[in-house]
Amino acid sequence: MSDFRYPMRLVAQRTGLSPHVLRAWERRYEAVTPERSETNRRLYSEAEIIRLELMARLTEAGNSIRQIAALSTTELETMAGALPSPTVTPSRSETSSPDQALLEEAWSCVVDLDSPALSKVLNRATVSLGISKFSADLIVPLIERIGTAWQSGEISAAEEHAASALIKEVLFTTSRPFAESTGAPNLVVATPAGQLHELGAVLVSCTARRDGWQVTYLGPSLPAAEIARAAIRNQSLAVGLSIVYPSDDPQLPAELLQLRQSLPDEVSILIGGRSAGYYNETAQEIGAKIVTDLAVLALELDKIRSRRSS
Amino acid sequence: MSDFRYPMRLVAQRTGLSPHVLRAWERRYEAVTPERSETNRRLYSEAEIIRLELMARLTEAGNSIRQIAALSTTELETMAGALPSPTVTPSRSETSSPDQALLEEAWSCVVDLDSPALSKVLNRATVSLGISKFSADLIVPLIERIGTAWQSGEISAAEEHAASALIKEVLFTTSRPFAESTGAPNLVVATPAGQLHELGAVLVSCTARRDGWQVTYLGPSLPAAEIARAAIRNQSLAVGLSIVYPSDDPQLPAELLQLRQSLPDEVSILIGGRSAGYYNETAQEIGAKIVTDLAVLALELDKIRSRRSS
DNA sequence: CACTTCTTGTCAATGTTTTGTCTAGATCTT
DNA sequence: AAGATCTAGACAAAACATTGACAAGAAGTG
Repeated sequence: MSDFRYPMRLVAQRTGLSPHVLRAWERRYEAVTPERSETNRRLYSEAEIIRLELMARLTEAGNSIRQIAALSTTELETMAGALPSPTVTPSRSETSSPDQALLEEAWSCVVDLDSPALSKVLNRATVSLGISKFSADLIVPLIERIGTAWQSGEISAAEEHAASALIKEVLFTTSRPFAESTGAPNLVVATPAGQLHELGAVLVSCTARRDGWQVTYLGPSLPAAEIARAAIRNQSLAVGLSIVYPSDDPQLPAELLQLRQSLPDEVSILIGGRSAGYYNETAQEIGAKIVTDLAVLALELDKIRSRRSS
Repeated sequence: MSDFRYPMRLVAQRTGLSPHVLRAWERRYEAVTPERSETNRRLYSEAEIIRLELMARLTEAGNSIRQIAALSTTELETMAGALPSPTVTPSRSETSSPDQALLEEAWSCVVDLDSPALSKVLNRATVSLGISKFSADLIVPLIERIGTAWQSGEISAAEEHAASALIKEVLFTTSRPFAESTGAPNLVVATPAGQLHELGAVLVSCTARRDGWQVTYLGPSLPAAEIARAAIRNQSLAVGLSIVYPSDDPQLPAELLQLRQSLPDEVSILIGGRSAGYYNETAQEIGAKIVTDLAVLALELDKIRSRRSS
């Protein structure tokens, strides 16, 4: 279970509620009670964010916050499930670590090469977890597991290919409704030349889309010059890269440097992926930000956007 | 059953009745008698909302509220049952635009590296053309054009990557609703080792899905042994391959032969793609069917399915 | 037909509660 | 230094409630 805590700004962005409202709900109804940092800043847990998302949706639907705020999260969930579309919530006993169970279930589909079954598991997970938890708590670990299992020979190309293709499809499908934003800032997403694993880049795309970005997705293994060209052509505010494997590519630093040179100074570079840390020096050199987690990515994107729009 | 009580605003929203009317009905006829909060706000139960919804529909249909209000909820239900169910009027669009214009529009987005615009064009096309015309008359020529333009250097990697990724996404998204079929015959789709262009394979997948097949999509460049393993594992009736470029790969015939050998005899092999014809001899040798177009593909798939199910 | 009477949605006036937003000054972050 | 976030208090717009009334149409009556 991720015990990462999130600051105000990110919560406001994810819930669509203004900081003022967040504070008011807390003060007046104790809707949530976030931890505090040593310097008294609010630190929200994942669970609290989910709770706030639910309350935001329910008030949107006409409920009064005053009443809603007293309810437990599970009550909120059943209410929210009943309102928009009669989505039948499968009676599941949670708190036994549902994510872990889902991960195991998905994994067994992967090793069985059973794409249809995997498709069902993932679809079920998107509705039961919500898209952001789905990405962070199921897809990310699943991708990591696939990666290590492939390198160790535990699974081979067919399993890896089939699972990757399906995960890609599901991710794109779930973020598609957000893709139509007009006038949104543009983000170019790609994988540098030599990096063949595109799933990290897909995750970046989907996160950015959900956060209201217009994403130009270029896919895997693209030379720096091409990435830069796409960014300039689209007047992008930022470029997102994913680096997974190999983690010691001698070419990669040169690629990154060239990217920085080919790009206007005001275009930010974000680097994610499991092996991003191995290129830390180069990243610092070119002023790129290394993001370790999807929530941090959302935060950085938000920073970039607000910096430019002001 | 939830015993939560809902505020006025939500009830007005759900029933379509104004707060004024809601109060009037209560005051004059005691149509419902909601609880009150400590501060005298009305709190409606789920049952009362349902009752109000019924009365709203019945008055809409010409009944007088005065009569209606005295009736029990079950009586209201039987009355409402006789009413015509609310049907949505499918406002049909007019004449379809020429495909050629759409193709040109899409193409200009490709060369402009404008993914968001391309996304819009393609989405528009899916609804105006219908999915099958969309695939056959827009996507197929567009893919061909991208292929030739890339080989001739007219566009370069960024354009090709961006367009491919987006087309892939749109195709998968549009065929996703068909993906859930259970008990359907399985088809493994891939591209043989060395074949990096996967769009043809994606088209095959989507066509098959719409035809009611359960597709295991493996993606590009997979060795024959892996493809065969996936087909056996899924008890597939057929394997679909796409061969686009290169058209003179000396390895490919060997790959195809190995695939045939690794596969049970009753599994059919279908080969599509622009360069499929160049490997005609090998195809005949292994009893593979070369499909030249999506309609033929659908036909062959039907043949295979009926042969096996009988 | 003309004339009441009834129905029924809507509104106004007035008071209370709810809720989003803002101000101001201090503290923290970048 | 500029921008975020914090607390605490205040404000104002919306939402809700009650009572009483109006007007247009339906319905009943002589």
